[in-house]
Amino acid sequence: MESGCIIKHFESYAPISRSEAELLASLEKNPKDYGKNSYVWCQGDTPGDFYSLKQGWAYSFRDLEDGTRQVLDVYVPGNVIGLRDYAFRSRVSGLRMLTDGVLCAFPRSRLTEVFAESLLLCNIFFTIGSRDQAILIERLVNLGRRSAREKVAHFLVETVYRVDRTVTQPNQPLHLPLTQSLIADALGLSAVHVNRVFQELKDEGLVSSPNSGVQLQELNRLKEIARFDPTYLEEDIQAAMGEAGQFRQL
Amino acid sequence: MESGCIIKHFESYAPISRSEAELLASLEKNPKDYGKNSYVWCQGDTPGDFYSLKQGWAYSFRDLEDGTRQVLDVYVPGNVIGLRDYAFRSRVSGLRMLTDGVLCAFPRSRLTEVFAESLLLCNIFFTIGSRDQAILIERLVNLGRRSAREKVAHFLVETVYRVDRTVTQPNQPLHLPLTQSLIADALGLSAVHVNRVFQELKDEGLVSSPNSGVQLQELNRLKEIARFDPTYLEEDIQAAMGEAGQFRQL
DNA sequence: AACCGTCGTTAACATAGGTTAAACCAGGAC
DNA sequence: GTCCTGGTTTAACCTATGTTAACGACGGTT
Repeated sequence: MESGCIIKHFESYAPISRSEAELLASLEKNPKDYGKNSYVWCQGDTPGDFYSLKQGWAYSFRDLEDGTRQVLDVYVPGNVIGLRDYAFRSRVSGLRMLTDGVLCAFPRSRLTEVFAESLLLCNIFFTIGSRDQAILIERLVNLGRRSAREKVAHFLVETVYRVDRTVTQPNQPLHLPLTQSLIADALGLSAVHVNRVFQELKDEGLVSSPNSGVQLQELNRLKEIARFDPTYLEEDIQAAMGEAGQFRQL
Repeated sequence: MESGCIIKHFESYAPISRSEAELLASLEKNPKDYGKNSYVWCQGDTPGDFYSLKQGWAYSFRDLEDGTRQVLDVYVPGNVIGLRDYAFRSRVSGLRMLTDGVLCAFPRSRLTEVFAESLLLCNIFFTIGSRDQAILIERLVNLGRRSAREKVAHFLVETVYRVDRTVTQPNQPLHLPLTQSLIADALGLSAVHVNRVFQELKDEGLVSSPNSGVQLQELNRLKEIARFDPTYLEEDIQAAMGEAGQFRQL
């Protein structure tokens, strides 16, 4: 039995005991394939399950009355999705696949059980919620106070950081499966203006777009443009639990 | 001993047992006065405490490199503030008083203890995090996809809802202690453009501004302009816990 | 090969909202 | 009373970004 995607993700926060690993494993019994562009759920649906994203990319969004939409967040493998709806009777945002992928569903009701059985896991879920908020806040700053060029650069750099927290080779080309119109919908811009920005960035050799998606060529330059400060992605469960997290056993 | 502000707030989610009330009471031993415009903490500070807002209004914000700032959220009495920094080694946003007020601080380290001792309180804290996210998302939609007029209307209506979840007399004038430049900083607009919008709204008799702050005259009309849908503020812990929350005892 | 849909590209034109700056007003400090 | 400060108001002007529309390139389907 290979270790599942939640477990791997959670281990990046703190060492997981065997019993806790079993508890987590019970949360991801149902890996399921989803095709590119398929909807996992829609806003307004009754939120029965949370998901962890095992493979592929997804994004959450809100459709507006006037036909436009706001992309709220992009998810990469390992992310836990849907905690946001924890306390709501209907989903506040939709979820759609950006690429083909695999999701593991687990019922919301299980979460309370998990809280009861493991203080560490409870803290990790809380940490994830805290991180999600930090990302939303940064997106808010991006939307409210930066120019289109900065917005695009910031969004791209953030996404790279989220794919791989330890960006080892900073100037190696990195591929992201994002379309320009997705980026536009995420940043509150029009697709054509995003394209204008992309032309600029291409001329400067900072990005390229092969057959599909975006290729980042000069991460460091993009960081400068975005004035990117990764603090908001550097969550750390020990900051919350103190050393307790290390010694505690179930 | 009067019952504290956290307890009152938490009781709006679920019935609280005596022992849980005592636990909560131990979290708010330190009411402290803060003057209007004083800083409670700054971004980058080490986050030692959470706060509950007992009296007065506050707001969280991020200062940008170029001197501008983004207001992230406005807090009204009863709100729990700072959970966002739960897992971070430095605060991701600053907190400043909008009016004179009283805050109760409790140390972050206590939260893990609370989780351990009461599943219900753990769930309530999780619910609060979930609600905070829903609010941020709505603000994101607001910033990304609505016109200035809609933004302002939406922000005002949301704020009214947060002051009093049961807006009983929909067309009774309601006073909010917000300045136009705060609203501008919250919505990613310039202060002068917010003023332009206010002139319009005043001409239409929807708002007025007495000596200070904003007075809402026609909440229903404002809701229409904003296409306001309060679903995102209607969190409900029983949706999360099922009926368990009602029967459980410590 | 021909077709189709999605995405990217470009250009011409329109406008919402930014910027600057100056005047104004009310309340607090002295 | 006078000064000061923070907030509001107004006007003139400017630009970043939206809109519309048309075309091209590519990958998948028949």
